[in-house]
Parts: sequence; C-alpha cells; structure tokens
Amino acid sequence: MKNIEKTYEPQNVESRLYKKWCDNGYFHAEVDSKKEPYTIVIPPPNVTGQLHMGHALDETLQDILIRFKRMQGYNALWIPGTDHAGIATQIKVEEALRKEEGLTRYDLGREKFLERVWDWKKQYGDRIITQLKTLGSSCDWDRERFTMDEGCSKAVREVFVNLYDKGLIYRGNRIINWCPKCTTALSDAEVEYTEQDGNFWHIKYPVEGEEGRFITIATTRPETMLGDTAIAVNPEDERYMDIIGKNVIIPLVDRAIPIVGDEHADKDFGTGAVKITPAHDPNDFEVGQRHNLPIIKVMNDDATINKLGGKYEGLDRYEARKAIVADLDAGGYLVKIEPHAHNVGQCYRCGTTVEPLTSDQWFVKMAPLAKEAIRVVKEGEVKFVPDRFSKTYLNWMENVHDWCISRQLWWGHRIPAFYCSDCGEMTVSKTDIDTCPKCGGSVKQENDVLDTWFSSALWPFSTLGWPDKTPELEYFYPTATLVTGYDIIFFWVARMIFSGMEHMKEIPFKHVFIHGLVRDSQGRKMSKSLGNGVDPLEVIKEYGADALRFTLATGNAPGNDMRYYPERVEASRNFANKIWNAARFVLMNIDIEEITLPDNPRMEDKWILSRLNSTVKEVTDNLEKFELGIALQKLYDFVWDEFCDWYIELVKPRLYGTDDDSKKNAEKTLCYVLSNFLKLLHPFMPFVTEEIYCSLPVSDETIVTSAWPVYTDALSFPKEEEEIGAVCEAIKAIRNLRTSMNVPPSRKAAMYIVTKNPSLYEAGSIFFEKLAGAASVTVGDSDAIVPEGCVNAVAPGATIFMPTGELVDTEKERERLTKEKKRLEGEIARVEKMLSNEGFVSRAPQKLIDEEKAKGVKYREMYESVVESLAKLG
RNA sequence: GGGAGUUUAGCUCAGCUGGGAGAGCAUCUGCCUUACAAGCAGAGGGUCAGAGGUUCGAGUCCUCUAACUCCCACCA
Repeated sequence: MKNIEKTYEPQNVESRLYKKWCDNGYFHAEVDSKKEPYTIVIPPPNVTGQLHMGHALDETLQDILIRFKRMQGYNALWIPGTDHAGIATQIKVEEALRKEEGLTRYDLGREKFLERVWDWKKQYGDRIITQLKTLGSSCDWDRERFTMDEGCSKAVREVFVNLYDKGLIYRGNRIINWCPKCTTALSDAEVEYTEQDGNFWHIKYPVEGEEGRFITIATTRPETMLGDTAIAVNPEDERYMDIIGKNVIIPLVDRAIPIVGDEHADKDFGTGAVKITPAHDPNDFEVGQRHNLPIIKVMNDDATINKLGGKYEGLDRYEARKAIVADLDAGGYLVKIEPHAHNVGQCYRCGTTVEPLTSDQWFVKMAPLAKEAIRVVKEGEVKFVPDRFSKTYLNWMENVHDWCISRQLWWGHRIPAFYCSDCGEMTVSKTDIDTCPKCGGSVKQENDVLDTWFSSALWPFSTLGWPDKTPELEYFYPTATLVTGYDIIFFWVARMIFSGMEHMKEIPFKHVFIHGLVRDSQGRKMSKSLGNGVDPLEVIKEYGADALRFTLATGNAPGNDMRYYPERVEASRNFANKIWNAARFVLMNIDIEEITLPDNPRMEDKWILSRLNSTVKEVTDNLEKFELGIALQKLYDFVWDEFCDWYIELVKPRLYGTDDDSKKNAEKTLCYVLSNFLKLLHPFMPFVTEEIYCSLPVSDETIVTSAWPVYTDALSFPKEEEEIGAVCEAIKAIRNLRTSMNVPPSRKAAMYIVTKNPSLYEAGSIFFEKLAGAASVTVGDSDAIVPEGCVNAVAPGATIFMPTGELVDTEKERERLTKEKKRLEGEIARVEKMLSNEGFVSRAPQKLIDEEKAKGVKYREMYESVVESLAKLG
C-alpha cells in the first residue's frame, strides 16, 4: 500500500476482502466448549424481492455486534437465512404469472404453481444472500437456512403436533379476518386499521305484531342486514324494556328476528339499538353466542353477496350496500344518513378492506402460552433495548386473542392434518400418512397452509437443528441478541418468545435490540407506490458499504426512526477517506517491523496513547450497552479531531527531523494508535479497516479475528493529557488572534510565551513554530522577556505575545480584546456565583468544587492579562 | 378510549447514570501548508416547545399544558 491512491476507492477492495474472509472461514463457528458462545439469528428477509434500506440498517447493527463479540474472543455465530413469506411471495408470483403468461394459479394447479414459487425463491433468495454479502455481513454461510427447508419443516410439524396434542391448537368455526382479494384468513396482527369517512345509516325495523311501531338502528354497514339474526338493546334502557323478547321484521328481507337485551348495546350511542349480524361482525358474533342466535353468512369468499342474500346475490359488498340503501329509502325505512368516521381494517399485504366473517380455521390457544412469555419479560430474563418496548410487548401479550394460523394459500407449510374420506376421522401427524389409522380408508391432507409467522416463531431453535438434540442447539441456544424493527414485535418477537418457552423451556434470546424505520429525507416511509425507496446496493456502489454502514449506525437514538440523506452518506464516505489518508501518512513515514509501544514516549505520545486508552474503555462500554451510535461518534471524534488534527501535526517535526530516537518513538506511537483505532472501528466499517490494517506491520492475517483492545491503567497519562491540552489551547488562541488580524499564514512572527510552566512550553515551542506560525519562540515566567509593542493571546496557564508590527488594525484588536474581556467576565461571574453559593460548596462533590476553583484562578489570570493589553492599546 | 414517541443551531439529529449547550450538512472568511480540497484554519447561528416543581445545580428527574407522529383497542 506504499504508492496508494489519494482517495479511498471501496470498489477496489470490498469484494476482494469479502472473498478473503469467506475463503478463510473467519465467519464460521463450530461448537467449542472452551469458548463462550455469542449467537445472533438473522431476521430472515422475505424472498419476495430485494433488500431495502430497512434491511441494510438491521444487518448493519447485527454485524457490528457480532464482529465486536468475535474480536472480544467469543465464539460468535450469526446464522443467516430467508423467509418464505407466505402471502407476500404468493402474491408476487401470481402477479408475475398473470403479467407474463396471463394465467392464474388455478390454471396451473397446486403442484405446478408451487414449482414456480420455488423457482422464484431460488432466484430471489440467492439475490438477497448476495446483497447481504455486499453489505459486509459476517454471517456463517455454512449454516444458511430457509423457513421451508427440510429442518424447519420438521420443526414446524413437531410444534404443530405437540401443540395439538396438548390441546393448544384447535380447529373451529369462528369469526376471523378475511381478505377477499387474497382469499385467505388473516390473524389479528395482519390487519391494519385506518380511519375512513363513512356514514351512519339510521334504519327502522317494524316491530312484529305492533302496527306502526318501529325500532331504529344505526349502522355503518347496511348490507350486512341481510344476515341479521337479532336486534340488541341494553336491558337497562327504558325506551326498549317492554319489547325485549318480541320480534322485528328485517326490511327488504322480511324475516322475523328477536329483540334481545344485551350489555353490548350502549344506551348513549347511536339510537341505543343495534342490529346483530353474528356472521359478519366480531362483537355481534359474541352477542350471538350469548343468545344462541343463528349465524347467517351472506357473503362468498370474494365478498360478493351469496344466495342467502336473495335478490342481491352476486353483487359486490359495496354495490349491495348502494342497492340496499336505495331500496330502504324507497320503502320508507331509511330514517336518516349521518356522516361518521370510523376505522376500517385492511389486509397488510394487499390493502383490501378485510371482511370479518365466520369460517372453519385453525387456532393457537394463546392464554396458556402468553403466561410464560409475559413472565420472562417482566422478570427481566428477556430485556428489550430500549426498555420502553417491553411495555408495547406486554400490553399486546396481556390482551392477546387466539391466533388464527390457517391460511387458504398454497405457498407455505401445509397443515399436517389428514381427513379420512371414509369415516371422516381427522388425524394430525408428524409424518405424512396415506391411510386412516381408525378405519384404514384413504385420507386427504388439509389444503390450508400455516401462517408464515408460525415457522418464523421457531427460527431461534429450528435453525440450530431442533427438534433434534444437536450439539449446536445445546451450545448456541439461547441466542444472545435479537436485532429487529419495532414494527414486527407482535408478528415475530412475541411469538418467538412464547415458542421458545413452550418448546425449549428457555428464552430464545437475552436482549431484543429494537431499531426504527429508515424514512426518506422528508420523513415519509419508503414505499414502492411513492417511488421514494433508496436501493442500498446503489448507495454501496457509489459510496461503499462502509459509508452506508456508518450512516446507518450513527446520528440516531435506538428505537427511533431515521431519515436517509444522501449528504450524510457523502459525509460518511469522507470519513472513510480521512482514515485512508491518515493511514497513508503513517505508512509513508514509518519503517518498523512490528507494532509495539514506544520505549521512550514523548509527552504528545503519552497524550495520544492516553486518549486512545480512554476511547477503548468508553467505546467498549457503549457497545456493551448497545449504544452503537455514541460509540461510533467517539471514534469519529477521536481519529479526526485528536489523532489527525493534533497528534499527526504535533509529531511531524519529529518524523522529518534527525533525532532517531524521537523519530522511532513517534513511528511506534503512530502505528500503535492507528492499529488499535482500526480494531475499534472495524465492527462499523469492516472493509476500509481491514484493508489498512493488513498493510500495517501486524502479525495478524486479518483484523476480523484480531483481539479487541483492552483498557489498561498503564496507558493512562492524565498529566500529559492536561499539558498537551493546555498547549493546544494556546496554539488555538494564537491562530485565533492571527485570523482575526488577517495575518496571512505565510507571515511568521516572533512569539513570547509567559507562563508559570516554562519547561512545558520550551519543550513545546516547536509546536508553535509548526502550528501557529511562530518564527521564533521565547519562553519565560514573567513579562520581562516581552519587548515593547506587543499584542497577546491568552490561554489557560500562558499568555503569548506577538509584536504589534504584525498587525494591520489596532481598532480590530481593541474589538477582539473587548470581546474576550467580556467573555472572561462572564466566566468569572459564573464561577464566583457557584463558589459563593453555600449549598454548592457544602453539597457538590469535592472534585467539582476543586475544578471550579481552578477555573476561577485561570480565568482571572487570563482576564488580567487582557485588561493589561487593552490598557496598552490606549 | 389506552399507551408510546417527538419537540435542542437554517436543515437532519446526538446529548449515556443531573455538574460550564454538541455533530454533520448548509452559511460566511482565509488557505491548493509535501496524508487528505472527499481537505486545513477560523467565524456566525440556540431564553434546549410552554408553565410549574424537586435540587446547591435541570436539555437531562417529577407534574401539568400544547403541537406533531406512531402503536393498540374498536361504541354498532
């Protein structure tokens, strides 16, 4: 890397390094009882398409953790894989089929259609894996899994049969959410509600046998009256008490239905009377159960009215609504129409308004499973980061309904229930059966498949070989951390937790590290319909994976959404380039065989070593606490502000000088600090760090498995930190003076430094020559050394004088000094106020009081110096 | 109806256990100083949403208020 480019070109290194990592098996983990495991299972991306920015964020965070732990010496395993994504994938393939061949899945038939889906899975699954690699994800590719591979399928069957045998899976005719477009049942979690403007139609129902008496009900869904089987009123409602038990006649339908008294009817809402349609409303279903009402389902699977709807048969639900309202109006039954906003549920995959309806489906009984899942989070066995998400989780888990797990799809795990065509017996079996165990007749397998999340729920242990008792399962389970977005806490996290507790009797992971969404620069969700999605692969192509990773890992708090800005990636790219050039400088100036600490470090060496040491401690602590953004910010500041802007500049004179000992110690320090910094940065920016690290005189063949730096008291040098800090302050003060006086950098000036610590400034005088434009430096402990006609810059512990001849404008100088005086007055006032506050002096920590006192002295000295200079200006 | 989040510089956001308000970008000034112009040296810019409270001390903790956002529930 001796004659390397001035700018870092990620395209030249990334794929080469990734190949090296894979070829050498750095990411592969084997069971090893001598090491402590650290396991992450990837949230398997759907095989529906390609990775988006949200994935990039998710994978980046996981990779940071896993690389950090790997370097710390853990046996780090990151299991990759993909999800079959039932509905989503099936929709995609059906769309493609329709577009390209004009066919539906029914034209192909189940078998042939599934072949198409597998083809799709192969193509897109592979593409996703490639994309994960492009990001730099350090997954163990020997352990890649798919939710419908053999092992996962085996786990699914095992779980299904176990739960069924325990009575925790049952089949029943219940009200469920139905998507008329996907023609499948959905779970509660798969329905999204949005508020829509609708109407309240007030409709009067004639009371049977009481000529001229009506009950008026208000409904948002008049078309469901075709399936009404009662009217409910509150038993306490005096308006209706006398007619409970009587019948009303449904207008248009001419069917008599009873009036029942039920708490469900709210006296103060609407008209106080409510129509009951058990087949098409969850609440009405409950009322129907309580009163043994018949269930009349009036819709087909595609949400058209069925033959029970009489003359409305065949109409779509919205057409039927229109027709019915018109007929009611014509018949004089429509009392009024009132605008009414209400929430309407939509299918989370296709957006179609779901239809609640009764249907034969499979369910998981949740109450018994929720119990343990609640306990482990309440008792802190599973910790959410940030903690507030445990509330979200608990709130859901404590109110969870039974989980509808059957889907009327083809793509997915087919439910292992077999029906006998002879005796009708149903058998649930882990293995396929051909004959009925009861009568020996032929059996047919259930057509429905399972909710895609059923298999995802088992991911932390199915990927490790469960239900077999594999050594991997024994060793790597429970996993350490699950990294995912807050949007799938219910879908996935919750279900993994209760599944882990039920089948493994152990939590699936110790920490759930939650992140937010990546939005566009205007704060909108990235979506296909808006066309505002940003392709991470395009970003990587232009700026490099490290730049993208840096962008995603920094500048936002855990669990919060973030906005994507191209400008930020550019800044990140610049950072990679900065490191590249710092490394270039180091490599151009060193001639050493191995990385060691300097034998005879100068004060600036000790300073940067001490700063590195602190950074090691802080960054490690931050990473342990999942404060990745803070850790990265510290690394950024350390290398840019301290290492590049100060240390490298301070050390240049020694590198270009003739003192070999001084030079060698500078080289060693440069190398030591750079190599350790690279290690700290590596989890965040794996490529550029590896490329540089391997060019340094290190013994490791890779940074990936190099040892994470450890804090040591031996490298803590508070005195040097303070001294170099003071010198830097003084240099800044001079620079400031020169800038405000418009002294060109090329114009060197003699400088006189008056300080109580002359030896420090004598040693540091070279810094003033190189960094502050000093032609010569004279140091002394009193004004005696300063010639007449000087202006000065004050710094803590030192005042630096320059001959007035360098100045252009005394008026400006007066302005500058006056401003400085005012600033110092403010500081002094603040310190004095604090120190004269008895409460502060008696209660604040002694350390803080001492610091304030020291500042007071310092500011007063500086203040006096400024006042003196002002006086001299006249 | 319940819960959560946000409100800090022109923009996007950090600010961990309370101890002198920060970054990136943008703006302005001066520099192609032999690692880096994707850079260097500087500058301007904020009653930390509002009101109370706790504290010697509050952007940070507590209470209330306002605006915006999200999640859950679903009185038809």
